[in-house]
Amino acid sequence: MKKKATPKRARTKQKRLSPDDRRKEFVAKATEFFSEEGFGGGTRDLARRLGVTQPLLYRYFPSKDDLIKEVYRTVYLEPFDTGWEKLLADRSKPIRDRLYEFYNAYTNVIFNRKWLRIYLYSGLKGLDINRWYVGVVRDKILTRIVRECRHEAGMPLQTKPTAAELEMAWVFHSGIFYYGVRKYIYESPVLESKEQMISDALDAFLAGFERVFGATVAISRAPVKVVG
Amino acid sequence: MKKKATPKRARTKQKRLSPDDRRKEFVAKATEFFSEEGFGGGTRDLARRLGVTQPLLYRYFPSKDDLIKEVYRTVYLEPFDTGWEKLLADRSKPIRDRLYEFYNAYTNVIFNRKWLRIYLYSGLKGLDINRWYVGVVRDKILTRIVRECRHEAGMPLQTKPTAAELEMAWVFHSGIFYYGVRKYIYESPVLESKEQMISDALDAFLAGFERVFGATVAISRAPVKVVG
DNA sequence: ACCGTTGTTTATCGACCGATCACTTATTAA
DNA sequence: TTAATAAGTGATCGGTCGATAAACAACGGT
Repeated sequence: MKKKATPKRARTKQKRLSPDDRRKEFVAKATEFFSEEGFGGGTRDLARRLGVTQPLLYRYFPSKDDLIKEVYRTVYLEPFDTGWEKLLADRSKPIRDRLYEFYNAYTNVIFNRKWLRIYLYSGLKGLDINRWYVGVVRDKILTRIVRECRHEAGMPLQTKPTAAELEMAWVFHSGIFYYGVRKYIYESPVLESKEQMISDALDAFLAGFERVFGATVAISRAPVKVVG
Repeated sequence: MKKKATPKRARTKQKRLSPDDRRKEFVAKATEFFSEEGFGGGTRDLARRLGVTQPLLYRYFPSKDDLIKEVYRTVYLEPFDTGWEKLLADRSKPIRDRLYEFYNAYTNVIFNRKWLRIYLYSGLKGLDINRWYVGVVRDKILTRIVRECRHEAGMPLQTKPTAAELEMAWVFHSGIFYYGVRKYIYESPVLESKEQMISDALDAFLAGFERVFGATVAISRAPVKVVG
């Protein structure tokens, strides 16, 4: 008892995409699908959402696993902006402004159902790509943040942050990160203003870093800037 | 081609447990199993780990889902210690000592592969029990912490914390929580001393709370608007 | 020693999954 | 127009899943 209401006519209306574009379209929709259903979601359901039949998937991807791998690749690699590193290192701006700007931009990218769910799924699976990403966050973001904090506090420059310093940056970073998880995964009520959350977390981090590691040096606090 | 090496002899050795104990044993092992495999893990694999055959599970549990529900129940309810609330409210001790003691005790309970994985899985599934738990953390722990911080800072007592105060407590709490995730789920290197991590996070939180919400700085605080 | 009760296994069912193949339809080039 | 090629579908396979039924084994009361 299948519905057959002029399927051919309907399909011929839409232009045929180039193989590469079609493939990308599949990956994009698959990302959305798996982020909601988990990677246990079936290929038939996925195909139905794509408006095609299930075997067609296997013309574009050798296996479901290969499709999933490509989903990971796009989710993890696509949004990462190398300009962020430069932003964090730009000492012409106050450190607080840099961190505030960075975390607003960063969370604008990762705070959505799709990204967070894919991230958490891959983390639970213990996939290499997740470990790689954690390493990137540590090396490209947190290490840089600690370095800037040390500089700000007039502490001697060290190429590598101490484990305790890095840990403090992790706790700070994770606190912000989990705001997104609470909002988009747990769908729990959160403070409406993400900007204020970041601002307050930043105040606590800078004050804490100074208190724990900086001893005597004071960090003059910049006013909260509400941007974009 | 099944292996049949004297299975009966091996089994008769062990004493038969009472039905209730056997059931509990199953739940305990199932918890371990699902925490590693995810809830997509098969009942046959689970049974193999229990050293029994798969249909036997259905004598103790009506369905796989019922078994899973009981796994959730034990994981979520078992470890929660109501004494923690009293500890947090005990104003004969300095607030920092209370928080330090609480978070050491709390993380001793939840920082293990089993608990964290079950928690994250249930969170991704959007299960009610997860939302319930998040609500408990908010109402029993964070609300109390904020109240104590307000008291400590000599601020007027309010029955309910503001959204911004609660959010700051959440960010602090989540930062500590994610230390466990990084260590036991991502298996990423972390600061060896959990105590130091808690201590430093605590310093940052208390300093930040005072700076952001304390009377003297509240005046100079930039107007971040909390909109609906 | 017997029997009923309970615990456990073997065998199997229907549903669903990922994947493959033969076939049909649409597009492009000559 | 037609032949070649690519895109897409229907049917189906082997495997695994959760769950059930019936047979079997172990224990306890009498």
